[in-house]
Amino acid sequence: MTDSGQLAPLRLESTPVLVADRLREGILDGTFPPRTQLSEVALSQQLSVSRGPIREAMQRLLQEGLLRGERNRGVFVVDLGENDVRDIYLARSAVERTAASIVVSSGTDEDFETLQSMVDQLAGAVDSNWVEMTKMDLQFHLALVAAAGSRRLDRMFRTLMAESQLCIVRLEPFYPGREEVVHEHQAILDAIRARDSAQADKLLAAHMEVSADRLTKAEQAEQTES
Amino acid sequence: MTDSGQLAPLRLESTPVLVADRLREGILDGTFPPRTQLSEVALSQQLSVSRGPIREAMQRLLQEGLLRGERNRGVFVVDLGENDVRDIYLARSAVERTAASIVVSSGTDEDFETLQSMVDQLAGAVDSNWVEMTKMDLQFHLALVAAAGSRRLDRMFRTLMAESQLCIVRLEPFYPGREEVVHEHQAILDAIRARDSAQADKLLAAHMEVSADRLTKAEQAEQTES
DNA sequence: AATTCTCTCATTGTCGACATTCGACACACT
DNA sequence: AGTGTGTCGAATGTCGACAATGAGAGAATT
Repeated sequence: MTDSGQLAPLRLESTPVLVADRLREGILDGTFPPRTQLSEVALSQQLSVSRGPIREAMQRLLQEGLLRGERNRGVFVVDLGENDVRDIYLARSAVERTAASIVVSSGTDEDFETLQSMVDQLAGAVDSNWVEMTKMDLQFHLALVAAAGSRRLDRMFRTLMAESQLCIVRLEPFYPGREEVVHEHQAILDAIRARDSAQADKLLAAHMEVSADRLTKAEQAEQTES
Repeated sequence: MTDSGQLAPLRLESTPVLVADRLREGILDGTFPPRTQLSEVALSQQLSVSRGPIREAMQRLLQEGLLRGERNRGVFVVDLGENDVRDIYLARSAVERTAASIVVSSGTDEDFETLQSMVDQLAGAVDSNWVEMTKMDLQFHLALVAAAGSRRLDRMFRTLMAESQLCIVRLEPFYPGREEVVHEHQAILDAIRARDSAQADKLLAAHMEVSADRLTKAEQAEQTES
C-alpha cells in the first residue's frame, strides 16, 4: 500500500493549495484566533511567496467558510456562535448518518478494524493532550465517512470537521466526561459492526446532539467567566 | 420586506465572486461543455478584467468541484460519470432528508405555500422548455433546503445542485416521464405538509433513487448511441 | 519506417508596482 | 460641546510583464 521504492513527484500540489493548507492549519491550531485579520503582505513575507498565491488560497478558505471577507477591508477568521455550533452538528448528522448507513450495509472487516484502531487511539489519548484527543475524535468520524467511499460526503465532512475543530479547540477547560466520549464512539462502532442500522443511526444522532450540547454549554460557561 | 426608499449599496459582491458566478452559469448552461479548457487570457479579454480575478474565481470553482485543475496545464470543466451521478444523489439524499425532517417538524404555512408554488411552476413547465423544467425541479429542492434554515445544509446543497444540473442538462432526449416527476414532488410536499415524517423521508429517498436511476439509464443510452 | 531528439510556441505560475478604497484622526463650523 | 468635513495612512484590488513549464511539430538518426 505504501509507495516506497518509488520517488513521489516533486510539488504535486499547487502553491495556492499548499498555502491554503498552512493557513487552515494555523487557524485550527489557534495561531490565528477568531476575528483576527489575515494580512496579505505579512503572510506573503512569512511564506516567501507573492500576494497572488496568497489571495488565491484565501478564496478557497472563503469558499470553505473558514474565513470571512469584507470588501476592500480584508479577510478575517470566522467567529462561530452558538447557532453555528448547532448548525455544524446538524450538518454533520446529515452526512455521518448517511455514511454510517452505507458502512452498516457494505462495510468490510478492514473498515471495522480501522475504525476500532481509531477508538483505541482515542482511548489512549484520554490522559494525554487535549488537542490530541479532539483530533482523534474527529479522525474516527473522518474514517467513518471515508469508509462509505463517497467523494462528496467526504468533501462535505472535511469542511465540517474543520469548523468543528475550530469550535472545540478553545474550550478545553469546559469539556466534560472524557471517558464517556470514548464509550460513545465504541458503542457506535459496535452497532455498525453488528449491522444494526437502526441502533447505529440512533446512537450517532444522539452523539451529535450531545456533542452540540456540550459545546454550547461550554461556550456559555466561557462567556459568563469573562 | 422590500427596501424601496433605500438605495442598495453599489457593488456588493467582489469581482472574483462575480466572475465565478458567470463561469458557473456558463458551465451549467452548456457554454463550456465538459472537458473544455478555460483559458485565462481568453476569459480575461471577454470579461474585461485582468487574469488575477479570473484565477481567484477559478480557485473557488476548483474548491466546489466544478473545475478540475492540472498543474502547469490549466483548468478544465469536470466530466461526470455514472459513479458521480450516484454519488451526487447519495449526497443530496443526505442533505435533503435532513432538511425535510426539520421542515416536517417546524415548517410554517408560509414555507408550505412557497413549496406549493414551486410545484405549480414545475407543473406549468412540463410543456415548456426542457432546461426550464430542470431548473424548476431543482428550485423546489432548493426551497425545501432553504426552509430548513440551515446555512451549512444550504451551502452544501447549492454545490450539489450545480453538479446535478451539470448531469441533467445534456440528457434532454433521454429523460422520461415528465408528468410523473411533478407527481413525485407533489407527493413529497403533501407528506411534509401532513407532518408525516416517515412518509416524507421514504418518498424523498425514493425520489433520489429514481432520479439517479433515470440519469444513469439516460447516460448509458447516450453512450450506446454515439 | 519508426523512434527519439530538439526546437518552438502557447499557456500557466509568479512577481512587483500602481490605483483604489476604507478607517481614523484632526480640524472647522454651528 | 457636538456634528460634519477634509486629509492621511495602510491595506486591499487590479494590472501588465517576466519566468517556467509542458505539449506538439519537425528533423535527424538508427
